[in-house]
Amino acid sequence: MRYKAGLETRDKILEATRSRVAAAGLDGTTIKAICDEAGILPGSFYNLFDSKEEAVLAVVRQAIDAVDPDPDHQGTDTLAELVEAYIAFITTQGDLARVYIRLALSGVGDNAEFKGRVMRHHQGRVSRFSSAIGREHPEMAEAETQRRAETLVSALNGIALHRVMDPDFDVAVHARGLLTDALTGVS
Amino acid sequence: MRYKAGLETRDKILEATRSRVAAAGLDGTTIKAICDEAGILPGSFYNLFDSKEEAVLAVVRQAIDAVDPDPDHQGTDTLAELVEAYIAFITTQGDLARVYIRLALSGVGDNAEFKGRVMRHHQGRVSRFSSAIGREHPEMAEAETQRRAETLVSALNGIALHRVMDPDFDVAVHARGLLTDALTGVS
DNA sequence: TTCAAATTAGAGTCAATACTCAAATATCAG
DNA sequence: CTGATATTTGAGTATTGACTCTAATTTGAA
Repeated sequence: MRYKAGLETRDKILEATRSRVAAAGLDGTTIKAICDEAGILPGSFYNLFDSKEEAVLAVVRQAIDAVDPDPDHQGTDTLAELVEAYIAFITTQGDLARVYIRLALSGVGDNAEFKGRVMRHHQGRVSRFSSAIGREHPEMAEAETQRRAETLVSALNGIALHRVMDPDFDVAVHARGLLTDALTGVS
Repeated sequence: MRYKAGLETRDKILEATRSRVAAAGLDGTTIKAICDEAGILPGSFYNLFDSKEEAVLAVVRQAIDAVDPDPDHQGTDTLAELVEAYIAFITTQGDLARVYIRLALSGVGDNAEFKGRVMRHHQGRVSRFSSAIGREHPEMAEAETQRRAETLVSALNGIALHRVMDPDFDVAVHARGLLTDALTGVS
């Protein structure tokens, strides 16, 4: 293979970018930090990427893809499966989970760049959850499944956000609790 | 009053800082942006604050204080009241709500500066919620009220996070739903 | 082994950043 | 009105950021 070295360097860069974005955020990540962690120099970076943005975007795509596994099961998955998949993502994909949460927040302010992407992704997730609820509860109106899906997806993100700050936080227990308990107390 | 002008300038700076932090984040906020929005020059800024960090911290404190109103009601508030207070905060305090959510994420990475502060604040909120649940459900074990409070506070933050990105998101409906529905579908 | 293409090195550019400081101006007590 | 003090000005410093470019080095096909 002709371009092997270049591709290996590219992988090292992406790995370093993922780690830095997880730790410092989409904007807080610097070329120097990426290069230091990847063990290369800026010149090499710019042989393989046109800009910092390009590397960051690649990592953002990785994170988004990792959240929604098996898009082929789209029309058949159960709500419990979707929740378990999210639990697994958050607990086993440390850096990518951090990137994902960083991303969710990048849509907050001026950052129009990512905002559309984040919103589209969120819509997709909500409708997947909504379909699963509808399949399990055919008597429920669509507006109602939609509403519950929106609440659930947002709540799960809140749980992920907290876990990312506190590694001892038990994502599984809290996420599953959302499915079975109303939080006021009556089970 | 002798130092009136200075105090007014200080207020303008804090207002501008709040707006910028809400839009660009704790780190993304620049002195220039603050000064432009406040209609002053950097020299004036440094007459009233020792550093950018100091102004940002002042705003962060405002946000934290605004989330937990009436600390005197501490031992008597109901869960519904706490949730309604949070709904009101998110829906009526636009910029401060954005600052609050920004803050929640600043504890994620290297940023040890804010991490402790965020965690302490979160602990306080959870125990306030937990007490309210315990008061309304004396039969419930403390570990259980604690667990539910943790889930609820995290879930509410997730809802706030989404609302901050999408102004049409109906915080009230979704937050109240957490209290009454298990999200799997059975009401 | 050779040589052209692929890859890396590392110094250098330009803009933006946080922060400083001496001089100019506004304010107000006496 | 006057002078001391509070306040603002705006140009300046040192640092760090993303990104560029040319020369050196490595690689692999012939």
